[in-house]
Amino acid sequence: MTTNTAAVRVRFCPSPTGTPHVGLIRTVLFNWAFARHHKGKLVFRIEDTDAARDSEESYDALLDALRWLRLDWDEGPEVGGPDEPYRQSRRGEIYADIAQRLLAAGELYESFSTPEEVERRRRDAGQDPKLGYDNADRELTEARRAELRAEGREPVLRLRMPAEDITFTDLIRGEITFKVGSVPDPVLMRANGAPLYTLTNPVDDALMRITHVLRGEDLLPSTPRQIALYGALRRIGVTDFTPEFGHLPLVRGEGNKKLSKRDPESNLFLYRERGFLPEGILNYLALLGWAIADDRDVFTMAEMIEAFDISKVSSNPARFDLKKAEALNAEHLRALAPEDFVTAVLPYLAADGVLPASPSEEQLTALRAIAPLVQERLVVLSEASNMVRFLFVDDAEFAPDPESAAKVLKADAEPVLAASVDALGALTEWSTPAIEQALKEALVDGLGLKPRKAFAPVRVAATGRTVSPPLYESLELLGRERSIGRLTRALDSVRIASNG
RNA sequence: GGCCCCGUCGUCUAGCGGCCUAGGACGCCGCCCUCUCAAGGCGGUAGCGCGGGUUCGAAUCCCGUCGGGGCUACCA
Repeated sequence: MTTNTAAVRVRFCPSPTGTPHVGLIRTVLFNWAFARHHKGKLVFRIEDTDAARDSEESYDALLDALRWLRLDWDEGPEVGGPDEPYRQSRRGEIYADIAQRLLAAGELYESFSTPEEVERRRRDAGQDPKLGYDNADRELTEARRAELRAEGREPVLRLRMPAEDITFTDLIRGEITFKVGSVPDPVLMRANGAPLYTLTNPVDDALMRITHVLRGEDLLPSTPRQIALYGALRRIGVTDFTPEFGHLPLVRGEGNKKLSKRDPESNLFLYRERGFLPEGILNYLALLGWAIADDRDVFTMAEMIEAFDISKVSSNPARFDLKKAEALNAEHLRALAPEDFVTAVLPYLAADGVLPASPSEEQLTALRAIAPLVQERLVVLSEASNMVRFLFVDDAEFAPDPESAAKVLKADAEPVLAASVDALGALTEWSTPAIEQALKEALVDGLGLKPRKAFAPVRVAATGRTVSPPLYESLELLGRERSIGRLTRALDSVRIASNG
């Protein structure tokens, strides 16, 4: 492909409506990877021209999301740049000026038809109203326009679409042609002077010298009018080139429909709350339409930047698969250096009240000790709490999970717990190997129990759950006093239960 | 309805005329390892929508067909 990547400038231009959507994030990710791969610039622009739908909270959420994911931008909010401001709500004069110049040049024209009138005309002509505007006001004379104004009507500004097919080469899909007449003249500015997306988006892309427009496939039908506007902007000297376009495949949800904002699984922050790592969710999102190699799908962002090739992006829509996303996250979790894992898991433990937000040195030491034991057992960080809680909870408050207790702390657990207390109490050295040896001798050899059967009551008595980090290590970390104390209490309760 | 996009295992994909009796990953199912759960190892399950062409040869190219999807606002 004849893609010019000499000085790449791409942009990410969301409108701040609602919570960041995973499809939106996939779009930034690809733009970011493309910019970084080509050593170009990523411009971040906020398209908040719809006061009715945009909100400051959504704007904050967008920044929060990008910062969390460490997807950095070169120009835009908070970092500035040569084309400030980067929020369209503050660029009104720019759009007004360019609209006037386009109007003066005859690229735009005043249109007085109301939507109702357009629909009426299409019906009267026996046509489907879905066909949209009929270009009826294109050749209005000055006299006629004056008449309409005299009636108190205010015109919107429409773009005169060219009288020829519009063909472009999509970076992902190849050549695409829209036939003449298939796209009605779009409204660019409301009667009250409010600029619409149809105007602001291409104008800013032109002003910001965007070279490649990478966006969702849902915007493909708006490309012809975009290209037509570019033609007009070139004629009036606003820019001297039209960017290349690449339309990313849609991200679907359950069923075959586009993942909608209303769909809870589209909410990026849901994944953060559940304990996805930025690198985990990004790695997964990258796989929605792109592959780094035919035999590998776990990679870092640095590796993605190195390998990213827009022409290799798939044109098929992709379904969001939570299972695979989790599997990838687990891979990244395991790949974390021990200290990084501790840092990553701490906020989740704090949120669950397992540890204070600023743990004591003693608590941190314990956490560092048990962290490697749980790290490879997690899919998401939020699962850590249930695995390590036993180590941090006060003994006075410790109580085995009722369900687990009901399963294994029954009458037949009495001899097991009794033998365990004796064996562990006799230990002179409190270490994992010593604990293992003592318990095996007492329970497997001594009581003739199957290992599986033998250790379950000890596990529940000490850690509170049937699923826990490795037992001997857990006991070592818990310490002699607390371990034997918990086993003794479990033993007592089993005796009470069986005697009562 | 109109315009446009898409069609390889359940899912994401590799494949860009012979390397394909179609490769990988997730999932699922076995087995091994094993103190639970994971991880790990081994094995298995499952796919080129259909019909025509082009060609010595088609998952790969062309046409048609069927199916799915997106858009169709004075939202973005």
